[in-house]
Amino acid sequence: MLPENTRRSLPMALLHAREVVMARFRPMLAAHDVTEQQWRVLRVLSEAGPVEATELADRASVLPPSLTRIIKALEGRKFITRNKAEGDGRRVILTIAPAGSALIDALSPERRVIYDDIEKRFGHERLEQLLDLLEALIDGES
Amino acid sequence: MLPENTRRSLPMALLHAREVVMARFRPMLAAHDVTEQQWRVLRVLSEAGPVEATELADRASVLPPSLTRIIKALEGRKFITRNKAEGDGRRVILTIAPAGSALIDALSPERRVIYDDIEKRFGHERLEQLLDLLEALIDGES
DNA sequence: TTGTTGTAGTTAACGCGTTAATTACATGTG
DNA sequence: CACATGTAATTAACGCGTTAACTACAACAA
Repeated sequence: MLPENTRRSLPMALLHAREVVMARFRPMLAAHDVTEQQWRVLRVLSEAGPVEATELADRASVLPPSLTRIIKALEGRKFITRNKAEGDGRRVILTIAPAGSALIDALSPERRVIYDDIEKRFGHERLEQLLDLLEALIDGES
Repeated sequence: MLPENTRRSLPMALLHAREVVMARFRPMLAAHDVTEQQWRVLRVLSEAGPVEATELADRASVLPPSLTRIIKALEGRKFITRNKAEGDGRRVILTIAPAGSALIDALSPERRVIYDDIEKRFGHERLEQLLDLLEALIDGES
């Protein structure tokens, strides 16, 4: 069955929802001169430790060509370091650098405030439910 | 409370979910040489009738500068028509043209198949629940 | 060893996202 | 009317999304 209107279209609803949520975080990122995508990459590196480019792109939901550009920008600001994998000259290993960790730490309090506010307005229960459904959708379709 | 990992991050989950869903629709759109955004604009015009640019941008979740570019492309292919509003020379009224409606009709069967498949895999109940939560999130945050 | 196939990353081209600045027109105030 | 303020749309600049093509290296077979 087709969605009878654009509000009940799953792709549009997901897009719109992401938009209103990101509107809360964007000023914070802009104030520190990092783009959303750079921020996602940093967070994955912070959480996952040294990792290959392909896995990083996958986990940060960034396409390989974008990751190439993002790596250049982050490396230029010494937020990450880039090394070839020993034993395989094709692979690239990315590692978060002290400046990168420092940025993540610096933004944590502000992130917490924003996240708490969203959770308070939307409700803890519903947020968990939404995250569960999204996770299921992702796992089922990918 | 901060999300303990990127999978439970609401922005990332919304992004990733949209990604896996759109992966289903993208080949269809590419086969007809329309971008996702052009498609959203066409659908809103088809559903809402003649409408001002600002409202169109809002309903299609497209920013004004993007809409300007999209209008040029769609007008060039005679999918839509563009007219100044009488009584206010600033406003622009967009209307879907026969070729635009024809494209929407042509894609309907394929859309239905894809949408049905997603709904079958994910479950009708859960899909409705997810749409409700997304709608609530959008209304609550915007 | 040499040639083939496969894989990881990069580059290229084009359209969109985002913010800021600008243009064109409308509205309100003196 | 003249001027300031406000609003709709466009333009500009820069980074990302997307696909396709390309480079570099690895693995494998003859």
